[in-house]
Amino acid sequence: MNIGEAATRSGVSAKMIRYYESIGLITPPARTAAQYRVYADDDVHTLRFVRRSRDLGFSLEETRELLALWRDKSRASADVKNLAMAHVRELEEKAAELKAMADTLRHLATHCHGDHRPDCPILADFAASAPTQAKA
Amino acid sequence: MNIGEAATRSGVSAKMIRYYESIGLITPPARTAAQYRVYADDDVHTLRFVRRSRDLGFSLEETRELLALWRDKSRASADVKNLAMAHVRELEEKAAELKAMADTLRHLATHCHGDHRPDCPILADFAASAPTQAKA
DNA sequence: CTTGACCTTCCCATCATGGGAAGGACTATA
DNA sequence: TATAGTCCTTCCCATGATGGGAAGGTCAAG
Repeated sequence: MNIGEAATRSGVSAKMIRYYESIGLITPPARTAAQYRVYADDDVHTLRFVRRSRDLGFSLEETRELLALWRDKSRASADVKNLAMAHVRELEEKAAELKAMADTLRHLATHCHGDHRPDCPILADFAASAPTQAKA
Repeated sequence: MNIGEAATRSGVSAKMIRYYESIGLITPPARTAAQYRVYADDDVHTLRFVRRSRDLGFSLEETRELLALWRDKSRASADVKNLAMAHVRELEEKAAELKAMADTLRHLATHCHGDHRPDCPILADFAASAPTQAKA
């Protein structure tokens, strides 16, 4: 199949498929005489794997490791689990950070009239803020 | 004061201060005869404002709007509040997305032995995954 | 007058993705 | 068979926010 079909079937855009090939994440497929890339069902599987990994927030480098583990039939499941759990902690940390920002901002907004009057505690807070971490 | 001191006092790196100037987020400061940038206390305030805005997850474009509202003494507080609350919703959405990824992955990891054996439900899931949104 | 810490501009890299141009290949239909 | 339309190819550029670093000018203290 051509790259377009592989893209549709895997959920990875043709653009990204070429990119993944260029950085060595996936192996270059065969080519027709006219240089068209030719993919097999197995390639689509790999692309779906990558897609799934990306959807779960793994970077391309992490995805590369996961692919290696996937292909290594003798890997220890502990290796995978460790990688996964480290990632879970990162995700949860980032989620908590975003939540903290939202909470702070929501709190500030609580005290803002939100009407035609100009005074606004949100901007007041911004203006009064001290440097986060400087001038120790 | 020089850019270095402005950076220390505001918590914004000198690199970023120059960048913010180049994209018109902040106004170009005066220069000495030797082309050194010269900042006043007011500029440090503005930089802190930007820093605070960034720390709360606003993009530079959003920060630009906030700065405009800040400087516009006749703005309605409702305008600020709307912007802020829209941002709160975005932040919470992103946080929820990350949390969902973490939960999914944590769930998969639960079923992974995490020992020397090779079989791993995490990779199995990745491999089996259907295209997220293609081929409707 | 030298040393070292500052400043200047300019270019490059990141990460993952998309846009689009210029040109070649294939397919269906008139 | 000619033509149109859709696919494919490679190549370059852009994003957003930030940092790294080079090459060179400036300033203050010794």
